[in-house]
Amino acid sequence: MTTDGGRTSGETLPKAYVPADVEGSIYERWLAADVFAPDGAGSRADPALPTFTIIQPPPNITGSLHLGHAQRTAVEDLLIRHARMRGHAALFLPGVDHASIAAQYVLDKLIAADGETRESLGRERYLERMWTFINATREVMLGQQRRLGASTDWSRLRFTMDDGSAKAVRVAFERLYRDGLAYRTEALINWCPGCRTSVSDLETIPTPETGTLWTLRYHLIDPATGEPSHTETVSVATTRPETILGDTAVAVHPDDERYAAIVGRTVRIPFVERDVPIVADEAVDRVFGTGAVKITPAHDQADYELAKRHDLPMITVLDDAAAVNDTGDGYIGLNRYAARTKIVADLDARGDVVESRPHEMLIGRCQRSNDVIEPRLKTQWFLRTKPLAERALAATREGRTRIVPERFEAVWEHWLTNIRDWNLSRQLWWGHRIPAWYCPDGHVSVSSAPAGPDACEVCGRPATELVQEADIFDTWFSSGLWPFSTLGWPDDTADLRRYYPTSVMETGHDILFFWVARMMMLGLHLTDQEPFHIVYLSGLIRDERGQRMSKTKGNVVDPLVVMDEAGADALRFAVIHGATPGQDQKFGPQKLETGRNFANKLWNATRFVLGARPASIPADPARLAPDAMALGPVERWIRSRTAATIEGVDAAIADYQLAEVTRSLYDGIWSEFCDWGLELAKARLADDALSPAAREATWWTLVESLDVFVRLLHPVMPFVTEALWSALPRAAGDPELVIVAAWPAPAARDRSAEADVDGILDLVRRIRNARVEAGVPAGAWLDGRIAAPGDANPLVAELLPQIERLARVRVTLLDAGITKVDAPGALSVVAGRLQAALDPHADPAVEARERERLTRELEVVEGRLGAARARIADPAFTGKAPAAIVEGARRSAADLEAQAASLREKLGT
RNA sequence: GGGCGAUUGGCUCAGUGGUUAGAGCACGCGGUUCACAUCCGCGGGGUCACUGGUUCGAAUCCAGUAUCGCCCA
Repeated sequence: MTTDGGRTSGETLPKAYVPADVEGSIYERWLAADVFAPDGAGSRADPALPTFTIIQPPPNITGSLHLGHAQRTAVEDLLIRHARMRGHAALFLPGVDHASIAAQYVLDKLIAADGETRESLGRERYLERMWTFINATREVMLGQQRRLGASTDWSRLRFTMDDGSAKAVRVAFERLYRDGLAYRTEALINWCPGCRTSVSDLETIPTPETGTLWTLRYHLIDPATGEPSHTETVSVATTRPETILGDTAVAVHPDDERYAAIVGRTVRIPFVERDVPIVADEAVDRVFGTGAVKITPAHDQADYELAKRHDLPMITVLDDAAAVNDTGDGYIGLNRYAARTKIVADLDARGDVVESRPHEMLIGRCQRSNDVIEPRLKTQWFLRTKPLAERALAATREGRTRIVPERFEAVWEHWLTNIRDWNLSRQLWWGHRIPAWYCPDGHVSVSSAPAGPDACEVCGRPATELVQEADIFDTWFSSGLWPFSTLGWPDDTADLRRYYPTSVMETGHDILFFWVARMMMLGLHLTDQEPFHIVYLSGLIRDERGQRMSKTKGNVVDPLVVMDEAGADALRFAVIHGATPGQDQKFGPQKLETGRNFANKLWNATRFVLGARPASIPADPARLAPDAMALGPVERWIRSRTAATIEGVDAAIADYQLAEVTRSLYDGIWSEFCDWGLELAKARLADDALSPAAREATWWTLVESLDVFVRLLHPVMPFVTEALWSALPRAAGDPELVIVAAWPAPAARDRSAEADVDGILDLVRRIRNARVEAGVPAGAWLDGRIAAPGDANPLVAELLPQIERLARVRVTLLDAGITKVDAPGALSVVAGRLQAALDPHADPAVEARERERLTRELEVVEGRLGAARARIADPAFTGKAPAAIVEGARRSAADLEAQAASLREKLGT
């Protein structure tokens, strides 16, 4: 391979595109040219245009990237490369998320192999281990991004645990605290006994399971004796008998006549021997179980709400491991399930188990560890979300931020309208420690200063007497600041002013609430601006059978393996091709082939064109536009169809219909340019009778279209297009790298050339079809005649070499005054005004099959003709349909009539 | 319980009122034409889930039903 300033001479392009041979070096060239950073040395951004920013959703530090990441990165990179080529300063800012709970989950398993635990190591050594661990996984992930061709600005790479992010977290929290939005209180939270931390509502997954519904008998207190009655009882239904230890009431519906008489009396809770009231509350479901329920406010959300209404005590009976604590004499230390078994047995021994039966219910499980979530009371930091949510809602309602696809706005509305306060506290070590300090008198001091407060903000005690909150923030809190913390907020940096608010936030629809909503709420409050203008929601990638990919199912596809097999471009093409916004897509190995073949197709088309350079053009020519004077119908058709492809791609991108982008390119490049354009051009390039100027114009037309295709396809398939760009002649002013080349400008269509050549192509298709149907050997050249009346005649005359080559015929063009060809025993083809008769060389079998073919065709045409006639004869249609449609229908009927007549004539009927 | 989505050829999916519903893969037949067999040509295959409605005209709009999936409670 010869090179000249990074360029490859065309004639030496290898016969097939081999991604592995070019991908690595191309990425190195981009890096060396410093073209990823919008302000890099190689940037060609127009300072007059608005900036275009995508902050990459930071992948979880613990994982290697899966196909979902690959798909999202491909979408983001497509948008960024497109904006960059259009001259915008395009910032694609990469990042990595520390993922507190997930990282601890993974590291705990790792250290368990060494016989260690979080506690045995202690906070400090544990965090050292974590840094070692994540520094390694981070490199793996970033390498995967490079393999994909992500044009991220590595100079701005951020990590959610770096100093800038830490500062943003502290300042944000202090602001929210001072504004009265962050507050600390004891409340019922979701506790994961496995992870030993609280988790948010969103991380608690309702899971359908079959449990047991027990009916238990509680004894009413006899007012006379103050002791439990043997005869007066109330039966309560419960799925969690072990929480009896924390019961503080029995509740019934106020209108339930069965229990009206006992409301206000008390029952004795077994084992703990506590007397509790029977209360009436509308929240009780009369048809559930017996209609009476036990109330355990410290371990059930509904009971908690009810208890608050009735001012009932709340007794916590389970500890951090969800084992019975010291309030449960006789059961201390038993875990939830052992306690349940024993309590049921003990109640049964007393004769107080009335019934037990299977029961379908929803159990909250930890998104991370799958442990059953235990609701319990904890003092935590919360964020008041109502006022924040209102601003977020206004942003979408008033159109300052648009969600794509639009239908997710309804989901967004619903969630934000019914939002609950956000529990920010996590009892974990890996993350941002909450910057709150407590003094011995219980005063709270919040400080964003790195060293904390100088003194208690209430009583002035010195800092040495203050103790910092041990808990850390929910990881999503730092993620929620990501669109601006990455750009330097809270400092008023040049980047923040230039690149914020960001343009598009691309992410999976599964984290619309987790992440997008929180960024919007925090962004609006802290920066007074919507953090992004467009939210583009990708669907999830599923396996071939439509199942969600997960490590436990073992159906995860490794993007690196895929790229080794088919190349990064093929993977990108495949995932973009299936990317309908918000719609999940199935992914199987066969989907890669389309992209792989497509890259090879464009490669070979370029290889052909470069090799077909007319001798009159020098080997390494300065790029010229085709000479307008020398353009024939073929060139004009190619140029117009290329313009149509530009239109299609532009419209699709503007509408975020990214799959449509790949379809437009695939059709434009393969089905039109390669299948027809190149084939039409071949006859001209090989035609010695043609003037050198005409042949040069043909060649430059092909080069021009390839140049456009390479640019248009670049955002989807950056590697193969960059490789081909090196091989193609470049115009003066074009950069050495297509990544910074200008996006193709819209070009004028040439409708008359399109119509002219399309008519010729129709004739060719029909001849090919007739040949095969009549059983003409594929390689045979047929002689024949073509009738092309009127002004169609010169066109056919000009394109006769193309017709002959593509249809494999040798034909005589009849005089312009002749409208039809007589064809006894010949293959007859009608394509609009054009007719052809081809001599089957007296093969009787061919003649017989031709009669059959014409008969079948006549049937079809007559069927359509009947429908068309009925249509235009219907006064309802002609009276009410638009004139253009009626006119079209009339023309169509006339055409069919002519066709039918022609066919009948040929058949002699 | 509420909401959303999907339902189009064997498979995966396009197609948001206008002649005859498209593509890729798969399938069948043919092909050593000097870019590409990762290819080329031709073909078979769909009452567009169902029912009703609106309309001159419905895969497309409306109402309902069914199946599958997702989200929320």
